[in-house]
Amino acid sequence: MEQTVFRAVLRELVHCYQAFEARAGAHIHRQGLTIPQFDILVTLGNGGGMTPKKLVEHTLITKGTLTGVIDRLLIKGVISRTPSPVDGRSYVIQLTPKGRQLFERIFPDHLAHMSQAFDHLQLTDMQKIQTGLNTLHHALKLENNSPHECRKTWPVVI
Amino acid sequence: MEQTVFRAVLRELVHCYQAFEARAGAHIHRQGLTIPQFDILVTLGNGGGMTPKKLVEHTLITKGTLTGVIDRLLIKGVISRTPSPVDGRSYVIQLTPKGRQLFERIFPDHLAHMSQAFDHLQLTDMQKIQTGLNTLHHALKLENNSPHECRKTWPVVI
DNA sequence: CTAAATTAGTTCGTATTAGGACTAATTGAG
DNA sequence: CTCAATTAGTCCTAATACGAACTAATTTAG
Repeated sequence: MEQTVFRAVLRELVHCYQAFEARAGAHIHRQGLTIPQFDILVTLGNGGGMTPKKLVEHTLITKGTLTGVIDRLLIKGVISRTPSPVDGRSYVIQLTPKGRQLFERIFPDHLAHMSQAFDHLQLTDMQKIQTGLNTLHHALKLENNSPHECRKTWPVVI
Repeated sequence: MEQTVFRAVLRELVHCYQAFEARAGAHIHRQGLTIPQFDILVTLGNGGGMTPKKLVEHTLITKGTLTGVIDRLLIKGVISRTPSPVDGRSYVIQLTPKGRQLFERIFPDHLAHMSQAFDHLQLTDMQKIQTGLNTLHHALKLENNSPHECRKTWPVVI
């Protein structure tokens, strides 16, 4: 395979991702949240209360990091953490009323902010892009030989 | 614009990027380097000696972070840092012989490792993907209204 | 030329990241 | 039931990440 082509593809991929992060991050930071904090807020807002384990499965955050993110969201008063009634090792993380209010205020805003980027794109173009990304994703995906555990699901940031 | 479509595109984008990072990172970590350290090594290997300012322009690393990355590469003995002959505020960062040897050993390996992912893709598919990514990149790119300064160039990681 | 503005790098504070060690609770095998 | 293996969360370390404050050197305005 020609090196030039696949390197160009990967560079474009990185470019795209950075543009996405910059755009999403700009809006999220304006709300006084970090991206991981927003990720948790949105996951809880759309999915209801859940354990840290579920949060790890549904977001981009590893369990070691999650503890700290949860701590800071607790301080902000937007989530609560209560012992699980069914598992003595675990907890249930939920939005507080303040957290739900925050979620309901900023999530629609966030979608609107992000959708602006696509205003002048045709639907068919986007479907082509999606197909291409899917192909690329499967090509890049590490097979079972990976020593690390893989991300299970997609981030709810968007 | 339909929310479903653009959200699906963005999710795929994130997926792709993570798969890329996992694949590249797996190889890089096996060489005992972190991704930013590898980024610097490759930038210097392909571009010759340069100032920290140039390194920031050519990589994904911000200047505050760069100091630490350079420190750790100095400890590893793969780069040198000498005062700039033309600007008393600045330095020239260069690969040491050991660093160049490391670069020449792992960079071709890295390209080979990454190119495996594309082995079963057609050239035309990749060109379509590249075009799609370029469109997406331009759509997502923040305009001049961004308060933060934007990334100037692409990472040399690949 | 001299004061002001700019620039290059460093340092600092807060947050995140991965991974691994650790604790406590739960589950499974016999 | 009882001990071993698993599992859920926490804590720890090293390395980033970003932005802001800071120092020193350079450039620019007047």
